Amino acid sequence: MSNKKWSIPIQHSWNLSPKEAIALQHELQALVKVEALTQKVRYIAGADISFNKGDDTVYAGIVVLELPDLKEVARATLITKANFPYVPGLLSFRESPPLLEVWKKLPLKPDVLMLDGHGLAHNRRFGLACHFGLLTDCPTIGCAKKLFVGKHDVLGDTKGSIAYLHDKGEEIGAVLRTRDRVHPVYISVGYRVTLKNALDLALQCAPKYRIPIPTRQAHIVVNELRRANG
DNA sequence: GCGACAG
DNA sequence: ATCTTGTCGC
Repeated sequence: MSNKKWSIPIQHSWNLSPKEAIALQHELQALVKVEALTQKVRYIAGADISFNKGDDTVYAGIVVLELPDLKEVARATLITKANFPYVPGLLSFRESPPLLEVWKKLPLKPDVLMLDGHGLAHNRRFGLACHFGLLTDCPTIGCAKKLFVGKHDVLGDTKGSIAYLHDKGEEIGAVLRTRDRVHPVYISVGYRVTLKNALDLALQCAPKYRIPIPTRQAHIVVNELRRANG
């Protein structure tokens, strides 16, 4: 096979000051690829992290589900320490290191990974989903519970309603209603997917709950891990 | 200058 | 993110 159309996962130092992290985001942003998925998605994963109150202990987990049933087929978890504080706009520098370790332990790599946070719907167009996609070279989707940046028109109140997110003249993502009259979720491209791919998959993964199953299941798993330990 | 600010 | 019980609504 010549002409590989994929790239080598990005690697860089994590021992950075907030200022250096921002400079790195600008550098890596240029490497984010937005392209349509070519294969039908069979395995979709969700990643999440949980913390203790006055502690930097991190409980991380990734679960892999098989479409269209959304049944769990693999999982990996890890308990470690956070080495970067939570700074709005720099979430990936806090969450990526633990998630990368879990990713390595995951026995089955998914076709797409959904992250609990934004992708391009970020002030520097480089949210957690973009960063983690570059780090793993896995297609990723940003699925956040709250708006970070951007504006959108009024959203219809029925399931499936979509309103696009715009910021400084750019379309950066969308607001998606996953349940009738329930607060929506914020979907954006992370890496190697289109916004349409992301929205279609998010809806496919939300047959019943507001939070798409991949992210929801990952959240449940890490919380159980924290309860059993912490 | 002031307020806002993913998880 | 975390700290937390009951409660309103489909």
